[in-house]
Amino acid sequence: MRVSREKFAENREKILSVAGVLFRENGFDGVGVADIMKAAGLTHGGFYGHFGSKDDLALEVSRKLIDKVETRWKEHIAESPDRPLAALLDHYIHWRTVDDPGGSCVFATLIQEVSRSRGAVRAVFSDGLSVLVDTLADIVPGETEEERRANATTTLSSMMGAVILARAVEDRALAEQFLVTMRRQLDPESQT
Amino acid sequence: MRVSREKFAENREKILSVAGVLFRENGFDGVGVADIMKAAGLTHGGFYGHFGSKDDLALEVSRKLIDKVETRWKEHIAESPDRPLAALLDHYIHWRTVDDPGGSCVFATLIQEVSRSRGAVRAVFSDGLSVLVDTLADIVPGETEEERRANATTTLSSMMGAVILARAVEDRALAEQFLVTMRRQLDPESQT
DNA sequence: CGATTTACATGATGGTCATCATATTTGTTG
DNA sequence: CAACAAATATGATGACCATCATGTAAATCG
Repeated sequence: MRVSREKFAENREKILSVAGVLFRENGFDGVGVADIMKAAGLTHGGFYGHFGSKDDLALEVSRKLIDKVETRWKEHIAESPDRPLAALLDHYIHWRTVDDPGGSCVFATLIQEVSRSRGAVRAVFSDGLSVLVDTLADIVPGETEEERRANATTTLSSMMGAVILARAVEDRALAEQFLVTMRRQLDPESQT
Repeated sequence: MRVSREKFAENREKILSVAGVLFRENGFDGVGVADIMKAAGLTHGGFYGHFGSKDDLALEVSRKLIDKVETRWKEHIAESPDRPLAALLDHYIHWRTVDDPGGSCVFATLIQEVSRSRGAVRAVFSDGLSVLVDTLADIVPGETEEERRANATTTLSSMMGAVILARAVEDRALAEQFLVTMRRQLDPESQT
């Protein structure tokens, strides 16, 4: 049952892609190698031709998803030079983020599980957050650099906190309060 | 190997107590019944004399820990009638919370895992958050009731977000930034 | 004090999981 | 086109887990 070089590379990407969705939806511990391979249209045994272990996959997926967040944030910022923070907030604090964990920010889905761990995945997440703080520091208000960095950390906590809590709440109206009030608070002037 | 009624009740409490710590430290899925019983000084088989299933235990632990958070918050508020929000923030946004997940707020440790689930535990968490919003609405600033409720939701997201992110970050200085800047932002006037 | 209940210990059961060995099939290369 | 390499399928292995059946010893009650 051999497959072309091209197809092999495709399969690898497919595994990374479905793993990204399933991990975000169910947690690293909530998905098995067999689940991932099945979702990728393959059988579990072939997995080890692509990755050394589930941990290796988790690390690679983490890197990819964190990179995706960083890239997307920078795109939103670049696309709205006049109101970069507003553009970012409009994108992040959104029902889409809440309702589709599998397609959303890795931090908003996996950060607690990762915080409990030690090792490479945790380090990658930690560095990723640091990058997001740096990114925010360029677009949040503040007179001094120090003030902007302070603002960046609180903004990041608040954005993610709001999404995480909105997901936890079953009452749809309350969940919306978490989103809407936070969106307004973080950049009142440029509400869309 | 029978044990007195009194000891039986003690054992039950011990199981609930160690499960509360272990669940918060490792997640519900990260701890086995055997681990819990061992930490309680018992063997795994006896577990089912106390609880119907691991899920039943998780539900009871959740209720207990959420009740504990609510109670503690109200205590802190009652003990500082002149600056209730400041007292609460000083208690919550603290290195202790970050460094000792097993003894800290359930929401700051387990909310993402619970959000992925359906069922009784999730409902209990959801209701618990709602109660915390109500509690905060009585002590946050705001002219109108509506404004205070809005403030309560953002304050809650921000408090928990800051602790969750501080835990994820390996750089101690950055973690402190998350705590300190959020503490300052949420109640600037009454910084201790 | 004897009979009975009961809380716990021990060990079994069935299921799930990550990992790996082998077989099969099919690209790839000379 | 033939020989080989390689990607995947199948199935095995050992570890772990929740749950449960049984045995045992001690507490409770008549």
